[in-house]
Amino acid sequence: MNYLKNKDYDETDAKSIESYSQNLIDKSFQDVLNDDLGNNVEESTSSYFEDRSFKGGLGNLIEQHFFHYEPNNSPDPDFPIAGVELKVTPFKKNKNGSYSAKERLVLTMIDYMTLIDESFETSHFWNKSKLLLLIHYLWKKDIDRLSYRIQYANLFSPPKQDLEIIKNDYKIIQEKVEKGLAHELSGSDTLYLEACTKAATSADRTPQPNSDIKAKPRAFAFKSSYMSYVLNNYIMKEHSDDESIIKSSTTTPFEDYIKNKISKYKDYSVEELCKKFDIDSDTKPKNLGSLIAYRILGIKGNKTSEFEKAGIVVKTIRIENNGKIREHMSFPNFKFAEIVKENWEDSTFRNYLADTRFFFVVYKYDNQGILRLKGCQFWNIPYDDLNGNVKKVWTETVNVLKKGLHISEVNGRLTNNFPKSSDNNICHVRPHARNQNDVDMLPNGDYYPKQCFWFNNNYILSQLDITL
DNA sequence: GCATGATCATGC
DNA sequence: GCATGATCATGC
Repeated sequence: MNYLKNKDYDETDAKSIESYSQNLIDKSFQDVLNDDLGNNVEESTSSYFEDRSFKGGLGNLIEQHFFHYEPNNSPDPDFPIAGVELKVTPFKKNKNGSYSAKERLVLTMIDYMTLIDESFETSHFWNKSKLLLLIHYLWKKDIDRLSYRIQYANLFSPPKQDLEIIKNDYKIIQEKVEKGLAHELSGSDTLYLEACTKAATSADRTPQPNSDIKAKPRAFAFKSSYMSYVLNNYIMKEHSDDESIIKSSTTTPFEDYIKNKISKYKDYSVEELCKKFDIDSDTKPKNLGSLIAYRILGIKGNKTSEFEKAGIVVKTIRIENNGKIREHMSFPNFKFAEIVKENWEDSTFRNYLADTRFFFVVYKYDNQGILRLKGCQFWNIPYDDLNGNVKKVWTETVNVLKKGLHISEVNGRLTNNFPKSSDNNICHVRPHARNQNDVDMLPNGDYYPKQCFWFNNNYILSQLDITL
C-alpha cells in the first residue's frame, strides 16, 4: 500500500510519537491528505474518508496518511512498543463560548465472559487504554468532515485521583456482570468510566456469564462529561475554579466518602447548618439545600470537579412530616419542535436519564416542623423504569404533539392533554417556565408555555434508601 | 390532600 | 435573557 512510507517518528517512544503528532495542529483532515498524497488527491480517496457512515474514517485517515501504518483490530495499543493508543476525537464550541467534548471516548469492547476474571491492572482494557494519544478536532455543524480542524495532539493518561475512581467504576461494572445483570448495565451506574452500548443495530444481543438473558453489547468508554473536563483542564489547561472534594488520597470509594461526610450532620436542622457553615439564609434561597451539602463537603462554591467529570446532577428532596414528598421533580425543558423529530432510543430525555447519575440530598420536617438533614443518596434510573413507564410517557407526549395539543382555558389557566401525574406512576409533563409568556412554538405554529418531564413525588419516594 | 398550573431564585 | 433547579398557589 502506498501509504506505508518511512515513518518520521520513533514508534517505540511515546514522546517522539507525541511531538510528531503535533504537526497536525491547525490542519484540516483534507490538509493531512494533501500533505501526504500531493494536492491532486483522488476524489475516490476523499469521498472514502468523507463518508459519515464510516465511523472510524477520520481515525483511519490519520493512521494511514499521517502515521503511515495499517489500521488493525489488535488487542494491543496502536503503537504496541510505546504502549500508545491513538484516539481521534471531536470537541465542540457551546453557545456560551465554552468548549466540551462532543461525545464519549470509546476505548474497547467489553467481553462479558472474560471480564469477570480480569483484574483492572492486567485487563485487556487497561493494557490498551492506559496511555492515549488524543487528537482533538473542532467539530462544527454543517461542514464537510474533511474540513474539521485538528487543534490539539497530546498524550493523556488519567491522573492518580481520577484513576482511583476509574478503577472503582471498572469494579462496579465487573460486579454487575458477575451477578448476571449485564443486560441491566447503564452508563449512569458509574462516574468517569462507563459501559456504553455499542452495536451495529439496537437489536444486537450477546451472551453473558451467570444468566441466560442476552445483553446489549457494550464498550468501556470515558464519559463525555469526563472528556470535557479532560479537554478543558488537562489539554487546554484553562484556569478552573472547580474545587475537588477529595483533597488527598483515600482508599474509600468516592460515593462512600461523600455519604460518610454528609451523614456526620444527620438530623441537624437547616438553621443549625446555616449557622455552622456561615450561610446567609435570610433570603430563603432555593438552592439552600444543595449549598449546605457543598459546604459539608468542603466546597466553597456550587460545583465540584468530581461532579463535573461524572456529570452528576444534584437534587434536593424534602420529605414532609407525614412521610410524603410534596413536590414533583423537574428536568430540563424540551422543545416541542425538536422532540417530535426524535426517536425514543436516541431521544434527549432517554439519553439524559440513561447517562445521568443523580446526587439526592434529603431533608425531612420533624414533628415540630423543623427541617432537618437526613442524608444523601446517589441514584440512577433502573433499567425497567426507563424502558417501561418513562418510554410510555415520552411516546404519549410525542403523539399528543403530533396529533395536535388540545388546549383549553379554565378560570384563566391553560389546560392540556399531556400525560398527567395521575396517568403514570413514574413521570408526567407539566409547565416549566418563568410565566405564561415564557413560551415555545408548537408544531402547528401556536405558542405554548414551555414544558418538561417531571418525576412524580411518589416515585421519588419509592426510590429513596430506607435509611433516609 | 392531591393534582395541576404557575412562578420564583440563582448563576452564567 | 435564559436554562435549570425548586417551590408556590389554587381548585376540587
